[in-house]
Amino acid sequence: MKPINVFKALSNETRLNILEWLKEPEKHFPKQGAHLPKEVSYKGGVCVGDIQEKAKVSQSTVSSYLNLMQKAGLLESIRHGQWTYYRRNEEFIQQFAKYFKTEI
Amino acid sequence: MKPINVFKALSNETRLNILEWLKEPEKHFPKQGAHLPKEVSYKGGVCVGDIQEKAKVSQSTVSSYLNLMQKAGLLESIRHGQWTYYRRNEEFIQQFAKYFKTEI
DNA sequence: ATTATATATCTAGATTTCTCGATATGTCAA
DNA sequence: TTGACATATCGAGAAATCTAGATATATAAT
Repeated sequence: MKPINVFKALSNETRLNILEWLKEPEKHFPKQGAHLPKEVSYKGGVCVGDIQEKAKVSQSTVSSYLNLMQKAGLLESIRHGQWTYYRRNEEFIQQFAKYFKTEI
Repeated sequence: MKPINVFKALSNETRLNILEWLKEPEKHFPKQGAHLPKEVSYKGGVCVGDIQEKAKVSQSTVSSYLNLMQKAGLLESIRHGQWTYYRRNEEFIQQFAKYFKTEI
């Protein structure tokens, strides 16, 4: 775990928003693509296209943002057919919160 | 409180080190300048020159780093004569840790 | 007043990050 | 296999950050 990379990942308004949106996907991504039944989809995360639409940045930008956040540890992804679903890595995030409280 | 600015302040190895050193100033700045009696000095923080020496960056760099961290809320400073002493703003840092745990 | 010391501010080149459009890859449907 | 769609990767210009040296400002000592 490299704290610097986590802080860098969080040093951007759009990425910070994405992380917060993914706390409540049902709330922030109501018209989820019909690719999967809601339960499955939410459990597995939100697909790139839906995140892009809400974030209002280009497809390539959102893709690299998500990749960067995943490398930092904040997100994890699952591929389902042609879609990639991203969701929060809650375990890592809580672990990092603890690190912050005790080490920073 | 602007979280982005806090994350940006923490997105640098040197600044992160400084924040950690200031958790235990006696440990990391043993040969404190003789400007003030130890108790006073530690309570008030560590002077810029001592931090610079340990961080091994230029005087202007460390000065702007400290200023940036202060603006973000992480540090506070007190001037004593020709010296400026920087110390952690523990209240802010704890508050931010709580924000991280609940909002991020 | 002058000099010395500590810190802050200014300026600028090097590096990194941001962000896009273009293109490549992977998957599904016909 | 071909075409359509979702996502990933590439390449590049714009913007921000990094960091140093030079200079300015503030305080202290003589």
